[in-house]
Amino acid sequence: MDLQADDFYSALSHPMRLRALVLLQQEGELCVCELTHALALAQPVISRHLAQLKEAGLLVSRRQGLWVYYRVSDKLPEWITQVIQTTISGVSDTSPYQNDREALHAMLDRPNQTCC
Amino acid sequence: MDLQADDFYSALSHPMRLRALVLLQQEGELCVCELTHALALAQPVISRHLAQLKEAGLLVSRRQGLWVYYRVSDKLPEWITQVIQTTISGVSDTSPYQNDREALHAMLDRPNQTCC
DNA sequence: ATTGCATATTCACAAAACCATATATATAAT
DNA sequence: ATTATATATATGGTTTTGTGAATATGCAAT
Repeated sequence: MDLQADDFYSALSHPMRLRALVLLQQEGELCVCELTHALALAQPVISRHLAQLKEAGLLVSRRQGLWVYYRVSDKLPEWITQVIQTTISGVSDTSPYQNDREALHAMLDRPNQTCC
Repeated sequence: MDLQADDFYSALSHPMRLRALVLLQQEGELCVCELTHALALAQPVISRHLAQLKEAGLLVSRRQGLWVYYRVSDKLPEWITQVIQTTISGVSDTSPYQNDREALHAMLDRPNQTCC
Protein backbone atom coordinates (compact mmCIF):
# COMPACT_ATOMS: atom_id res chain seq x y z
CA MET A 1 0.00 0.00 0.00
CA ASP A 2 1.22 3.41 -0.95
CA LEU A 3 1.75 6.30 1.36
CA GLN A 4 -1.47 8.27 1.40
CA ALA A 5 -1.70 12.02 1.20
CA ASP A 6 -3.35 12.49 4.56
CA ASP A 7 -0.81 10.26 6.28
CA PHE A 8 1.92 12.32 4.71
CA TYR A 9 0.46 15.60 5.86
CA SER A 10 -0.36 14.49 9.36
CA ALA A 11 3.11 13.04 9.75
CA LEU A 12 4.47 16.52 9.08
CA SER A 13 2.02 18.34 11.31
CA HIS A 14 4.56 18.71 14.10
CA PRO A 15 7.19 21.42 13.59
CA MET A 16 9.96 19.15 14.83
CA ARG A 17 9.04 16.37 12.45
CA LEU A 18 9.11 18.82 9.57
CA ARG A 19 12.51 20.07 10.67
CA ALA A 20 13.82 16.54 10.96
CA LEU A 21 12.57 15.60 7.52
CA VAL A 22 14.01 18.71 5.92
CA LEU A 23 17.35 18.12 7.54
CA LEU A 24 17.44 14.47 6.55
CA GLN A 25 16.53 15.21 2.98
CA GLN A 26 19.31 17.76 2.81
CA GLU A 27 21.98 15.76 4.58
CA GLY A 28 21.14 12.34 3.27
CA GLU A 29 21.58 10.16 6.33
CA LEU A 30 21.90 11.03 9.99
CA CYS A 31 22.07 9.10 13.19
CA VAL A 32 19.81 9.84 16.11
CA CYS A 33 22.51 11.58 18.09
CA GLU A 34 23.18 13.99 15.24
CA LEU A 35 19.51 14.86 15.03
CA THR A 36 19.32 15.24 18.79
CA HIS A 37 22.17 17.70 18.61
CA ALA A 38 21.02 19.65 15.57
CA LEU A 39 17.44 20.04 16.74
CA ALA A 40 18.32 20.45 20.42
CA LEU A 41 15.80 17.87 21.50
CA ALA A 42 15.81 15.34 24.30
CA GLN A 43 16.69 11.90 23.01
CA PRO A 44 13.36 10.19 23.74
CA VAL A 45 11.52 12.99 22.04
CA ILE A 46 13.43 12.81 18.77
CA SER A 47 13.29 9.04 18.91
CA ARG A 48 9.55 9.08 19.08
CA HIS A 49 9.19 11.62 16.27
CA LEU A 50 11.50 9.57 14.08
CA ALA A 51 9.47 6.47 14.85
CA GLN A 52 6.35 8.28 13.73
CA LEU A 53 7.93 9.40 10.48
CA LYS A 54 9.17 5.88 9.89
CA GLU A 55 5.78 4.39 10.69
CA ALA A 56 4.23 6.74 8.16
CA GLY A 57 6.68 5.39 5.59
CA LEU A 58 8.63 8.61 5.13
CA LEU A 59 11.85 7.38 6.68
CA VAL A 60 13.81 4.20 6.77
CA SER A 61 16.47 3.29 9.28
CA ARG A 62 19.46 1.02 9.45
CA ARG A 63 21.51 0.02 12.42
CA GLN A 64 25.27 0.15 12.29
CA GLY A 65 26.80 -0.99 15.50
CA LEU A 66 25.61 1.23 18.26
CA TRP A 67 24.11 3.83 15.98
CA VAL A 68 20.85 3.92 14.11
CA TYR A 69 20.84 5.93 10.92
CA TYR A 70 17.71 7.43 9.43
CA ARG A 71 17.18 8.66 5.93
CA VAL A 72 14.28 9.61 3.70
CA SER A 73 12.83 6.58 1.98
CA ASP A 74 13.63 6.27 -1.71
CA LYS A 75 10.35 4.47 -2.34
CA LEU A 76 8.10 7.46 -1.94
CA PRO A 77 5.48 8.33 -4.54
CA GLU A 78 6.92 10.76 -7.04
CA TRP A 79 4.65 13.61 -6.04
CA ILE A 80 5.68 13.35 -2.40
CA THR A 81 9.35 13.53 -3.27
CA GLN A 82 8.57 16.57 -5.30
CA VAL A 83 6.61 18.19 -2.47
CA ILE A 84 9.50 17.65 -0.11
CA GLN A 85 11.94 19.14 -2.60
CA THR A 86 9.73 22.14 -3.22
CA THR A 87 9.33 22.68 0.50
CA ILE A 88 13.06 22.64 0.96
CA SER A 89 13.56 25.09 -1.86
CA GLY A 90 11.13 27.39 -0.09
CA VAL A 91 12.46 27.16 3.43
CA SER A 92 16.05 25.99 3.40
CA ASP A 93 17.57 29.42 3.92
CA THR A 94 15.11 30.49 6.58
CA SER A 95 14.87 29.92 10.29
CA PRO A 96 14.92 27.40 11.87
CA TYR A 97 15.90 25.15 9.01
CA GLN A 98 19.10 26.94 8.15
CA ASN A 99 20.14 27.05 11.80
CA ASP A 100 19.51 23.34 12.13
CA ARG A 101 21.95 22.65 9.36
CA GLU A 102 24.48 25.00 10.89
CA ALA A 103 24.10 23.39 14.29
CA LEU A 104 24.67 20.02 12.70
CA HIS A 105 27.82 21.12 10.92
CA ALA A 106 29.12 22.76 14.07
CA MET A 107 28.77 19.48 15.90
CA LEU A 108 32.04 17.91 16.94
CA ASP A 109 32.62 14.17 16.96
CA ARG A 110 30.01 13.24 14.45
CA PRO A 111 30.02 9.47 14.18
CA ASN A 112 31.98 7.85 11.41
CA GLN A 113 35.08 6.73 13.14
CA THR A 114 34.59 8.58 16.40
CA CYS A 115 31.53 8.37 18.50
CA CYS A 116 29.12 11.18 19.37
CA MET B 1 4.32 38.20 7.78
CA ASP B 2 4.43 35.31 5.39
CA LEU B 3 2.78 31.98 5.85
CA GLN B 4 5.29 29.74 7.57
CA ALA B 5 5.99 26.17 6.58
CA ASP B 6 4.94 24.65 9.88
CA ASP B 7 1.69 26.59 9.90
CA PHE B 8 1.02 25.34 6.43
CA TYR B 9 1.64 21.73 7.32
CA SER B 10 -0.28 21.78 10.56
CA ALA B 11 -3.21 23.44 8.85
CA LEU B 12 -3.35 20.44 6.54
CA SER B 13 -2.93 17.83 9.25
CA HIS B 14 -6.62 17.01 9.31
CA PRO B 15 -7.87 14.84 6.43
CA MET B 16 -10.98 16.97 6.00
CA ARG B 17 -8.98 20.17 5.74
CA LEU B 18 -6.78 18.59 3.09
CA ARG B 19 -9.85 17.47 1.17
CA ALA B 20 -11.39 20.92 1.43
CA LEU B 21 -8.24 22.59 0.19
CA VAL B 22 -7.83 20.19 -2.71
CA LEU B 23 -11.42 20.69 -3.74
CA LEU B 24 -11.20 24.46 -3.50
CA GLN B 25 -8.01 24.61 -5.51
CA GLN B 26 -9.63 22.50 -8.22
CA GLU B 27 -12.98 24.23 -8.29
CA GLY B 28 -11.88 27.77 -7.70
CA GLU B 29 -14.51 29.08 -5.34
CA LEU B 30 -17.15 27.31 -3.31
CA CYS B 31 -19.70 28.32 -0.74
CA VAL B 32 -19.99 26.58 2.58
CA CYS B 33 -23.10 24.70 1.61
CA GLU B 34 -21.35 23.23 -1.42
CA LEU B 35 -18.47 22.04 0.70
CA THR B 36 -20.86 20.66 3.29
CA HIS B 37 -22.52 18.66 0.55
CA ALA B 38 -19.39 17.49 -1.23
CA LEU B 39 -17.58 16.41 1.90
CA ALA B 40 -20.70 15.13 3.68
CA LEU B 41 -19.93 17.07 6.82
CA ALA B 42 -22.15 18.75 9.35
CA GLN B 43 -22.27 22.47 8.79
CA PRO B 44 -20.59 23.58 12.04
CA VAL B 45 -17.76 21.14 11.43
CA ILE B 46 -16.89 22.37 7.95
CA SER B 47 -17.29 25.93 9.16
CA ARG B 48 -14.71 25.45 11.83
CA HIS B 49 -12.25 23.73 9.51
CA LEU B 50 -12.62 26.51 6.97
CA ALA B 51 -12.02 29.05 9.71
CA GLN B 52 -8.80 27.27 10.62
CA LEU B 53 -7.60 27.24 7.03
CA LYS B 54 -8.47 30.89 6.74
CA GLU B 55 -6.74 31.75 9.99
CA ALA B 56 -3.63 30.01 8.70
CA GLY B 57 -3.79 32.25 5.64
CA LEU B 58 -4.51 29.51 3.13
CA LEU B 59 -8.03 30.60 2.30
CA VAL B 60 -9.87 33.84 1.86
CA SER B 61 -13.60 34.32 1.99
CA ARG B 62 -16.10 36.77 0.66
CA ARG B 63 -19.72 37.17 1.53
CA GLN B 64 -22.32 37.49 -1.18
CA GLY B 65 -25.74 37.93 0.24
CA LEU B 66 -26.56 34.92 2.29
CA TRP B 67 -23.62 32.87 1.12
CA VAL B 68 -20.01 32.90 2.08
CA TYR B 69 -17.57 31.83 -0.60
CA TYR B 70 -14.14 30.46 0.13
CA ARG B 71 -11.22 30.15 -2.20
CA VAL B 72 -7.51 29.52 -1.98
CA SER B 73 -5.62 32.73 -1.35
CA ASP B 74 -3.70 34.11 -4.31
CA LYS B 75 -1.10 35.64 -2.02
CA LEU B 76 0.58 32.43 -1.02
CA PRO B 77 4.33 31.99 -1.23
CA GLU B 78 5.29 30.51 -4.56
CA TRP B 79 6.55 27.27 -3.08
CA ILE B 80 3.29 26.65 -1.25
CA THR B 81 1.25 27.11 -4.40
CA GLN B 82 3.55 24.64 -6.07
CA VAL B 83 3.21 22.14 -3.23
CA ILE B 84 -0.56 22.33 -3.46
CA GLN B 85 -0.46 21.83 -7.20
CA THR B 86 1.89 18.89 -6.93
CA THR B 87 -0.30 17.34 -4.28
CA ILE B 88 -3.33 17.66 -6.49
CA SER B 89 -1.51 16.12 -9.41
CA GLY B 90 -0.69 13.19 -7.16
CA VAL B 91 -4.08 12.60 -5.62
CA SER B 92 -6.79 14.12 -7.78
CA ASP B 93 -7.86 10.86 -9.38
CA THR B 94 -7.79 8.87 -6.15
CA SER B 95 -10.23 8.39 -3.33
CA PRO B 96 -11.61 10.38 -1.60
CA TYR B 97 -10.60 13.42 -3.63
CA GLN B 98 -12.12 12.27 -6.87
CA ASN B 99 -15.36 11.31 -5.15
CA ASP B 100 -15.55 14.70 -3.49
CA ARG B 101 -15.48 16.37 -6.87
CA GLU B 102 -18.10 13.98 -8.20
CA ALA B 103 -20.33 14.57 -5.21
CA LEU B 104 -20.01 18.29 -5.78
CA HIS B 105 -20.92 18.05 -9.43
CA ALA B 106 -23.84 15.78 -8.62
CA MET B 107 -25.22 18.38 -6.27
CA LEU B 108 -28.44 19.96 -7.42
CA ASP B 109 -29.31 23.60 -6.78
CA ARG B 110 -25.79 24.88 -6.46
CA PRO B 111 -26.03 28.55 -5.65
CA ASN B 112 -25.67 31.06 -8.44
CA GLN B 113 -29.20 31.99 -9.11
CA THR B 114 -30.86 29.31 -7.05
CA CYS B 115 -30.14 28.68 -3.44
CA CYS B 116 -28.69 25.54 -1.86
C1' DA C 1 -40.81 43.77 13.00
C1' DT C 2 -40.76 39.06 11.91
C1' DT C 3 -39.57 35.04 9.61
C1' DG C 4 -36.42 32.05 7.24
C1' DC C 5 -32.12 30.59 5.73
C1' DA C 6 -26.87 30.26 5.52
C1' DT C 7 -23.08 30.52 8.29
C1' DA C 8 -20.47 31.26 12.63
C1' DT C 9 -19.59 30.55 17.36
C1' DT C 10 -19.91 28.63 21.99
C1' DC C 11 -19.88 25.02 25.37
C1' DA C 12 -19.08 20.64 27.23
C1' DC C 13 -16.84 16.67 26.66
C1' DA C 14 -14.11 12.87 24.44
C1' DA C 15 -10.00 11.70 22.15
C1' DA C 16 -5.55 12.36 20.72
C1' DA C 17 -0.95 14.45 20.85
C1' DC C 18 2.83 15.80 23.36
C1' DC C 19 6.53 15.77 26.92
C1' DA C 20 9.30 14.47 31.08
C1' DT C 21 10.87 10.88 33.52
C1' DA C 22 12.11 6.41 34.15
C1' DT C 23 13.30 2.16 32.32
C1' DA C 24 14.35 -1.31 28.80
C1' DT C 25 16.95 -3.10 24.82
C1' DA C 26 20.81 -3.68 21.77
C1' DT C 27 25.56 -3.58 20.87
C1' DA C 28 30.40 -3.22 21.99
C1' DA C 29 34.33 -3.39 24.95
C1' DT C 30 36.82 -4.82 28.97
C1' DA D 1 29.69 -11.22 33.35
C1' DT D 2 29.95 -6.37 33.79
C1' DT D 3 30.02 -1.86 32.21
C1' DA D 4 29.19 1.83 29.01
C1' DT D 5 26.88 3.91 25.19
C1' DA D 6 23.11 4.70 21.77
C1' DT D 7 18.51 4.19 21.03
C1' DA D 8 13.73 2.67 22.05
C1' DT D 9 9.70 2.14 24.81
C1' DA D 10 6.50 2.64 28.75
C1' DT D 11 4.06 5.47 32.05
C1' DG D 12 1.70 9.40 33.84
C1' DG D 13 0.08 13.87 33.43
C1' DT D 14 -0.92 18.03 30.77
C1' DT D 15 -2.37 20.30 26.78
C1' DT D 16 -4.38 20.41 22.32
C1' DT D 17 -7.64 19.09 19.01
C1' DG D 18 -11.98 17.48 17.38
C1' DT D 19 -17.04 16.83 17.63
C1' DG D 20 -22.11 17.30 18.66
C1' DA D 21 -25.57 20.13 20.18
C1' DA D 22 -27.28 24.33 20.98
C1' DT D 23 -27.27 29.01 20.05
C1' DA D 24 -25.97 33.33 17.87
C1' DT D 25 -25.24 36.29 13.86
C1' DG D 26 -25.98 38.27 9.35
C1' DC D 27 -28.72 38.96 5.51
C1' DA D 28 -32.96 38.95 2.71
C1' DA D 29 -37.75 38.86 2.03
C1' DT D 30 -42.35 39.67 3.44
